[in-house]
Amino acid sequence: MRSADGLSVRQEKILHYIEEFFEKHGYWPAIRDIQTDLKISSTSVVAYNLKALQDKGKINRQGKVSRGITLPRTAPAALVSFQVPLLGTITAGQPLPDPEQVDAAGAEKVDVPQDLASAEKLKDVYALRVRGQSMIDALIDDGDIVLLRRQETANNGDMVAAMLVEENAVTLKKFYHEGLRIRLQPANRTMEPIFTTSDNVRIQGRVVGVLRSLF
Amino acid sequence: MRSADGLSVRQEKILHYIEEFFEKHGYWPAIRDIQTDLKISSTSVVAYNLKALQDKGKINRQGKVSRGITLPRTAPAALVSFQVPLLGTITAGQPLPDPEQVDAAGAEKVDVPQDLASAEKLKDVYALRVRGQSMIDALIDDGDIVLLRRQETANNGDMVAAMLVEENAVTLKKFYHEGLRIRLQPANRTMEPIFTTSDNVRIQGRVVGVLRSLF
DNA sequence: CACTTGACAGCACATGTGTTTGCTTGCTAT
DNA sequence: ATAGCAAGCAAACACATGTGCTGTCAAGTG
Repeated sequence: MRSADGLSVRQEKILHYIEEFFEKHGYWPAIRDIQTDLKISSTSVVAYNLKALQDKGKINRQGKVSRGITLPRTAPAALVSFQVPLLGTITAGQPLPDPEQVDAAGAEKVDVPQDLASAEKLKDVYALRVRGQSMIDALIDDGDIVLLRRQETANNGDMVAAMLVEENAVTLKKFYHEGLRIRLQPANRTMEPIFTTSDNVRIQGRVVGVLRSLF
Repeated sequence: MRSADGLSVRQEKILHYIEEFFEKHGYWPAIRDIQTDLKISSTSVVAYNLKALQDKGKINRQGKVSRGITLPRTAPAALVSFQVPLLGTITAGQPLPDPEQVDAAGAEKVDVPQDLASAEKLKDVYALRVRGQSMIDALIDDGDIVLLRRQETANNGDMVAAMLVEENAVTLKKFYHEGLRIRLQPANRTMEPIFTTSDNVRIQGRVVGVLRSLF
């Protein structure tokens, strides 16, 4: 009996075992680990099936190296999830907390999926919890967590956290520099943009991601 | 010379080397790898310093096991990000792909932050990429990734992926059972709910999270 | 000065571990 | 039948790799 991707039952078991072994121990299994735990009679059978798995691209192997079996998708990129500091809350009526001021070491942390950002890009990234529905026109709801990258300038089209000096309010909008004025465009296209002058806008960061948990 | 956390220069180098080695190869270095690349004269020196690192809690070791050095934070720890299968795309006009049908092993995976879900809850969770802006009234934009938990019933107030049989369309709405009829309420309160009968609605899953990357 | 201690060197040894070689077994096509 | 082949088995082999001595050397200590 074979599964959809052409693996024998035994190969599926081995593949699953390798995965589980690494989860549990933090390092890869030796051929004899597989043999013993899967009650396979001989190491050569394991070797035989490992070769098959390798040919099918399910695993990577480092010849001659002990415990050199690795799984493609977990291999080079460490499985560790990234964390960024959760520095506080963002509300329409208040300026953002200054990232510099907050004791980053003591701050709460938020996991960030790798898909959302590479480690390199995570420098200077911090998170804020959204309070209230003032950002609803940016498709951001009460309780969402926004990921911001600290920067004071922005390119056209960037979604930014912008402080309107006169109004003393923070808002999340798409940023467009149009000659002398600045257009702040809601992400929701059915809503109207804000026009203002550039000295009335202070960019506090660029929005790089949004996380929403509905549990 | 010692650094702040009481490590000798050589120990720092070794620690850094272990980390780098794993990043690069996907498995842990052997003592002789460390010895050779760091140009240390003897394996015993490496062993000596590894023991020191272990005493200081900087590394974990599995005695007698080849390449059994692990770093605490990558090892068995729960910092590992969870992954759920990304089964396809959700569009207003089409029914969802059947989670059962899709070969889960071959599917693309998406990292899910721990904050969004515990491992226990991740059973039967899958992800879909949103195409188009038909879900905009649920505060979900084109390109977002929604996390769904497979289930066919829902409680009042749950955000669900509901299929409207007659219209042959899928939509993300809040679910309310009101006597004989069902109310599907957009998350955005400025928008109008849909009323329909219960036999016109087939729940395909509950929305448990949303990820949006603006990179 | 004798003595201790941390750090390093060199080397031998035991065993952990991947590989190879022959030898069955069961199945399929000729 | 018979050949061919995937899959499994057992044992032996050979190198990879962690460990355990035995020393050396410099810095401290009384």
